Amino acid sequence: MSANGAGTADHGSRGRIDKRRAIVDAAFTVFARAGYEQASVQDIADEAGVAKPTVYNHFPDKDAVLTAAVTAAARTLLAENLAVVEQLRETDAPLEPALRAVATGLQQVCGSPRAHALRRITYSQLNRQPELIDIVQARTWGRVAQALADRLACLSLAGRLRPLEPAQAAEQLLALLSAPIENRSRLGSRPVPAGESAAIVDAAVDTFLRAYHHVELTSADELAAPLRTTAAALADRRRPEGVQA
Amino acid sequence: MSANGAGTADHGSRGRIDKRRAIVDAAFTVFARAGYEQASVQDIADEAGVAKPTVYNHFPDKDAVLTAAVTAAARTLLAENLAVVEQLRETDAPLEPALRAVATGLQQVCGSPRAHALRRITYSQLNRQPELIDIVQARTWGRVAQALADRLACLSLAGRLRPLEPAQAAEQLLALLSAPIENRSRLGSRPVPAGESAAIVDAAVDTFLRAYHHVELTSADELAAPLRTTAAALADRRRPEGVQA
DNA sequence: CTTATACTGCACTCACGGGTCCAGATTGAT
DNA sequence: ATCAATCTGGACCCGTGAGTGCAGTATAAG
Repeated sequence: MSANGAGTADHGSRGRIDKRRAIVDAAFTVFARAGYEQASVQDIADEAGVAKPTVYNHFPDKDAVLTAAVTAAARTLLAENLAVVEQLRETDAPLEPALRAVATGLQQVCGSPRAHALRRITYSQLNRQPELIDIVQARTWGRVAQALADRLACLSLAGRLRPLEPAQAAEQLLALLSAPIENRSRLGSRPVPAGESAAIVDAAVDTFLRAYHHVELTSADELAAPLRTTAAALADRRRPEGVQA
Repeated sequence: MSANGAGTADHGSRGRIDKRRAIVDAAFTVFARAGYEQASVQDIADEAGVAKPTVYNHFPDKDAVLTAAVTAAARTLLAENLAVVEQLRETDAPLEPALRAVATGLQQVCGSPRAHALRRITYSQLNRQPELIDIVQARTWGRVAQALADRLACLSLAGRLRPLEPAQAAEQLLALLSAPIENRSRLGSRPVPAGESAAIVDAAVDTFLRAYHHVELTSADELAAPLRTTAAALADRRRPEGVQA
């Protein structure tokens, strides 16, 4: 496994590892800049400081280069996002500032050029390489939403958020953060002023807390069922959180 | 204006109008199916039941065909969306059902194959034709958000929603509706079960109303009911299933 | 130092598709 | 019926880029 993200069992061990890494990095840069079809393999080779046949010594074809580049980028993005979400582990901190910090971090990652490029590439390759979607989704939205859902479930159990469906709440918070940014930035083609970004974060956190902040009026027995649901879902997902061997 | 959406002042009046319309429709179909680069002009001509030179008699080049196709699709989508939002004009109807109806309609339009195709094409052409983004944004999100903001502002003034920033609230409602659908459908590459769609709508309306309803909700009943329905609908959500390397 | 493996630069083949030209058939208008 | 504009089918030119082959060179291991 190691760094061989693409389905290139044949070419996985071939060649020098530093060249391979250079090619993958360069490929994402070039694909992000020009799109898959407009980016020629020669462009990628130039960007990587490598000869074209070297590219074909590491990958069977252009598609495999794309898969490797996208997979690597998705992995990086996932790590960044998970690191941000983990900040919610400190359940002692005041809720609203903590949530705001996490929201700011998530929004910075989701609004980063790399994330936008990944989205764009994934969209444009929907028809050509449907498997890319699953790679990206699994490592980006799906996984992040899961991690966030876990944190929210804990906060709910701790009585700091009202009883909720963790996955749904996480999905909504992410939606409130990412969709407005996506549209303000013209799908990632122009930067969003820092002030606007902050306003979106504030609005998202505000709306989220209004909808999910713990309410004292509710009687305990009415909350029992959803609480049990929450607990079950939490227990269900607690295990795969760790890194695989 | 009129039917000449593209910047083809020269070719705008050339040729027979029915052929032109057939070409535009076919172009969107083919572009949606195969993507811009993979779709050949011959494919478009075949789909339209027309000879290739006829295409070039109506449009100067392939780019212009794309622009016309995208513009037409965006216009159609805008009309559908606006019609849905206008349902909120009846300020006498009970708020929550009305909002739910509008949300359902918006989500159907935003989740339609045509809308997904439009998003995909726009994303993939970000670098080649940046002007497409503005065309699509102006006729889709921007305009719909504006119309929705108008309605929400009226509802707020009428005391049926709390005081709010209209544009922001509209943006958030759209986010709650569209982002989850986009992700559940794998960016539009697979249909979303009707039950899930309905659950997303319910959750979005619920969250929106919790955040923006002007005063008293909520007996514990109202809190718990939507939770149970969505929990049932989400019961089959994808399992974590170990992450592959 | 030797050797195997990988990288380089270049030239090459080949398929594909954008865009054009032309001769002949069709069509709408007068 | 006649004419002009348009459509049709097919052939055609040409640029581009994926992928390969080869001869020579750098490089890590023994």
